[in-house]
Amino acid sequence: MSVWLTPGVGFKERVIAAVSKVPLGKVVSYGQVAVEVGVPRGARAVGMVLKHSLSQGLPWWRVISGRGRISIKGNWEHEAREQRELLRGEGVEVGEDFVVNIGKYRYWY
DNA sequence: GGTTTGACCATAA
DNA sequence: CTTATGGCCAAAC
Repeated sequence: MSVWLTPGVGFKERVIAAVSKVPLGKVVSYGQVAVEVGVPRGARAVGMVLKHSLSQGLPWWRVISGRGRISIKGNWEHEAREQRELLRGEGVEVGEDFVVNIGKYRYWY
């Protein structure tokens, strides 16, 4: 259900709007958000928007990788732990290895 | 305004 | 199962 046309225009806002739609206790993948905003292969760009929009009241922690995993590489190990705790706080089961049963918690637009 | 970067993804080995 | 590689897109430098 996307009215999103005009690729490249307002991409950030479309991403923010899409992520804001994810209900509590549910998760989506970066790729899903990319499709939802009309850029099927822009998963990476989606992640960039989220990082830049941390303090925007956006439920960024409900966005994980397509395989239900929280990427833990480089410097964001701390962020990953925080994300795990936030999800658990919403009732989403997250393993110690940062793996989520995305098939069970995925939100479909 | 060209180059680098990055909360990704699919595929191959 | 894991790691490696290439592609992808928009934002940041």
